[in-house]
Amino acid sequence: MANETLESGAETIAMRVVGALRDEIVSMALKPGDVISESDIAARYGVSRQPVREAFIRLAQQGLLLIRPKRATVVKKISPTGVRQSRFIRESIEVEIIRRVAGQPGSDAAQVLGDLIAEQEQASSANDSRRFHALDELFHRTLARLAGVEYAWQLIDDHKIQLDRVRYLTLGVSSSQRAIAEHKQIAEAVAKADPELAEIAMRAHLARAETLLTQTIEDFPDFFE
Amino acid sequence: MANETLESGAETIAMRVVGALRDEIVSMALKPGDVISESDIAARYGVSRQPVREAFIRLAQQGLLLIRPKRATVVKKISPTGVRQSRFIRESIEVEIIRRVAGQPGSDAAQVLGDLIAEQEQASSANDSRRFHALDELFHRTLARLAGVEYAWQLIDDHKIQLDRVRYLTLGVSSSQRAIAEHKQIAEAVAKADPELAEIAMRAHLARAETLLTQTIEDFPDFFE
DNA sequence: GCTACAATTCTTGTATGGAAGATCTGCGGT
DNA sequence: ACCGCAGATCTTCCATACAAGAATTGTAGC
Repeated sequence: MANETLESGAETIAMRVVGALRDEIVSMALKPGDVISESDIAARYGVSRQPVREAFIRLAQQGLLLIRPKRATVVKKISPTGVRQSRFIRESIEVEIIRRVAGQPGSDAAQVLGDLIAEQEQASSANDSRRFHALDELFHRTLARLAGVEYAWQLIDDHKIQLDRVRYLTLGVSSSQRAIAEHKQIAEAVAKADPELAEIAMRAHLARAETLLTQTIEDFPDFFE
Repeated sequence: MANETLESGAETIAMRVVGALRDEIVSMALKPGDVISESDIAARYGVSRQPVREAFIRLAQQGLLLIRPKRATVVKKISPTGVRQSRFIRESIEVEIIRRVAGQPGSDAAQVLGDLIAEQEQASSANDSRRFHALDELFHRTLARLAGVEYAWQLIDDHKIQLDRVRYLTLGVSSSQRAIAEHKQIAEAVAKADPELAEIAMRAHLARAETLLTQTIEDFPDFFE
């Protein structure tokens, strides 16, 4: 969902707890199925129950926690169909984006994308997988910006968090060379102002997430519904 | 965002307040820019501040409220670019959906859609605009179901709430005849198993929201950012 | 050994009091 | 008349106590 719904500036305790818990969940320090309680987390962070409770509400709305009233709160297991449909949503939107970007020739889009890919190659050579992943995300967000729908990327980003949990389970195994090659194909199609080709390249690029998912389900069945 | 994140069954006060406030906001009883406070709402509903506060948090994450820490909470004004990009998102997804549905011939999709359109014609004849709107929504959700991505519709639904506020401002003016005709074109393309034609019909159908938006901005400029 | 049931102990939900900060008000100075 | 500053009065935020439901445990009875 589109958020940062409260004005920036102040830094409340609740917001800190939200960020900390989200990191723990995405990094799998808190595993799917783990039971947590307001008291536990409050004690662990040295704060009162109240801000923790509010953090739970926010994270539950983001699909990371499941609050069972009067019972307990658990780290939500990953829903395979949920991830697949998130991918469907992402593909739908990104295809539309890439067609737009490739359809407006004469822009500096190809140049910008080329620079990003060069940076990714550096990160890949340096084995800096963290930076590589950040650049990968930036590549896609940049496409959204070039298409004039940056807001749409926020949506994708919110839903991508579930896939990020999956990705974290297979860290380092990702073949960055292949991702770079696919990015190059996309950028090339943009340079040629060929929407059809760009669409094909984008679909192929995003299709890899499916194999990642099925593989991970086999390796960590307990983390999935 | 995909929610109902807390198990159904119990009916807490906070949930009741969420529903009541959401209705008030969508029905424009609470107008964009209106300032509300936890105490106000708590007194108005005869409950404590705590559940109201939690309701505020939920509604803020849904983009209906803006919490300004230590200052106030206001009913969020409608963002024209936000609505436009929501429309972009919706169009991207629904185009993909309709192509899928039209691409799998031999199903009973056309039959199901035809029945829905018939019901809409009844509602239109009876001037039951409320039922008509519900059936319109059902038409699109049914398409998502037929494509096997009902979850995706939930996403659209969550974002559609902003457009619903706009729609409420122009209630009754909607030309239902035209909407029915467009639905018929879509259903016909599905019956012919022609994805290209279905896509064109769907895009034309969704494009009408744009004129609705620009018109409403002119009529109620104070409600927009 | 097994079952029924009650008490204990968890959990989240609600109420209320006060703290911290931001805005508004009014008074005094120039 | 205008500006500055201090106090009153809002707001949301946080802490704490208690309430209510659900799960667990232990125990009595068979």
